[in-house]
Amino acid sequence: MAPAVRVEAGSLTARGERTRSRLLGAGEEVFGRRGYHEASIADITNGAGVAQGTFYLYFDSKRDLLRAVVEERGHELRATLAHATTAVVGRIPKEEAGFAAFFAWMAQHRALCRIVRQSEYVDSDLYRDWYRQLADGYAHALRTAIDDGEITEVDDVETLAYALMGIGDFVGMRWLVFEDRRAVPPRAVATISQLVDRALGTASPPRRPS
Amino acid sequence: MAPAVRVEAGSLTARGERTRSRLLGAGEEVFGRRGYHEASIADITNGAGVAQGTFYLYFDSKRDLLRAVVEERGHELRATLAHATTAVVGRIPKEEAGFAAFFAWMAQHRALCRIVRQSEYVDSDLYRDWYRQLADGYAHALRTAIDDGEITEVDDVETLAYALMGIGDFVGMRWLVFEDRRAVPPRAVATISQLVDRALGTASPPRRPS
DNA sequence: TGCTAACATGAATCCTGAATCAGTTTCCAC
DNA sequence: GTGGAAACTGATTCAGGATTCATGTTAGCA
Repeated sequence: MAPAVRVEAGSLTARGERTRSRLLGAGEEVFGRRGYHEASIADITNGAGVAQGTFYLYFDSKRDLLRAVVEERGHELRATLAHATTAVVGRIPKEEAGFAAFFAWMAQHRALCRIVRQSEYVDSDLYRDWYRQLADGYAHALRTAIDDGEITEVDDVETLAYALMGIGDFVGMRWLVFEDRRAVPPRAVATISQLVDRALGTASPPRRPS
Repeated sequence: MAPAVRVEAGSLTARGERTRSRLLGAGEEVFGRRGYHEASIADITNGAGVAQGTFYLYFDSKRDLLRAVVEERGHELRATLAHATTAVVGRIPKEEAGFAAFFAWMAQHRALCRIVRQSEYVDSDLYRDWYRQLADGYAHALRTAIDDGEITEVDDVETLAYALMGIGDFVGMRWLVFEDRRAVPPRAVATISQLVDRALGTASPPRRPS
C-alpha cells in the first residue's frame, strides 16, 4: 500500500533535508539555464543526482518547485539587502550600498532574475509578490528617510521605490544578462549614484525652478 | 505535389496580407492572455478564424510568430515615442511627454510587455534587441540634449537611458499589470516628473555637495 | 538483530500539441 | 469560362515529458 510518503516541509530528517536542498539547487540551475518550460523533471533530478520519482516526494509539481526556488531566494535577497544597508549611515550612502549589494547579488544569481520573469505566466502571484515584497520594504525605508529629512520629499514613496528598483533591474540586466559580465562596471554604478544623489539629495534645499 | 506554397513576406496579395495580419493580431492576443507556452497553434488559428495548416503558410513556427509580433510592435512603439516627443521643446518636457506616451502605449498593449518578458528564453536575441533598440535611440537623444545644455552631464548616457527605461517599465508594471488599471495614476506620473526634473534639470548649476 | 517508517527508484502511462500533407477552394489573367 | 497559381483546410502523425506506481533500500531504535 502506498505509505503516504508525501514529505511535509520542516518535518524532514537530515537526509531528507539534504535531498530537498539538492533539488532546489538543481531547479535553480536548470530553470536558469534552459528556462522553466524547457527544463524537464529528468534534467532536474539528474542535476540533483536522484531518480525522477524522488522529485514528487518533495514537490507537488514542477510549478511547486519554481515557487519554492523563488520564495527561498527571495528571502535571501531581502535579507542580504537589509543586512547590507542597516550598518550604513545616511540615506544616500545607504542607497549606494543597496545598489552595490543588489548588483553583487544579481551577479551571483543572474539566473534568478530571469527565472522570476519566467514565472509571470506560470504563477502570476509569485511574480507579483517578488517585486511587491521588495517594494514594500523599500518604500518603508524611504518613508522613514524622508521623515528624518535624509532625502527630499516626493509625491509618492511607493512610486519612488518602484522607480529605484527599475533602475537597478534594468542596469543590472544590461550588463549582467545582456553582456554576461561578472559585475556592473564602476562607471554605470557611478552614474546611478549621480542620479540618486541629484534626485534625492538634500544638499541644496528643495528647488522650485520657474 | 506540394506546390511550395510558402508565402514570402511582402509578396502577398491583399487577401494574404489580411490573413497574415489576422494571425499576428491573434498571436498577440493569445500569447498575452495565455502566455507563449500555453498558447497553442489551435488557439491562435481559432482566434484568427483560419485552419491550423494556414498558420504554416505564413510563419515557420510558433517561435517565428512570436518574433514577428514583437518586432512589428517594437517598430510601432519606437515610432510612437519618437512622434510624441519630437514636437516638444526642451528636454525635460520631452521626457515628460515620453513617459506619458510610453504609459499610454503600455496601457493599450499591456500584454506586449509580458510577451516580451516571455521571449527571454524563447528567443534571447529578440528579448535583448527589444530593449537595446529602445535604449540606443534614447541614449542618442539624451546625448544630444546634454551637448545642447538642456540636461546636466552624466558619467554614462547609456546607463541613464537604461535607468529611465527601468523607471517607466517598473512603474508601468506596478499599475497596469499588477493592478490591472487602465492608466498610470497622475500621482505616480508626477513623482516621476519630480525625479527626472531633479536628476536631469539644469535649473540650478551642477551642484558638487561636500 | 530485527522492525518500521522514511526515503528512493525508474520504467510505464498517458496526454498534449507542434508540425505535416494530401486534398479543396478562391481568385484572376487571358 | 477556364486554367493555374495562390490560399486554405483539418485530420493525422509523432515525439516529448509530467506524473504515477509497484517495488527496493536505508537508518535509527527497541
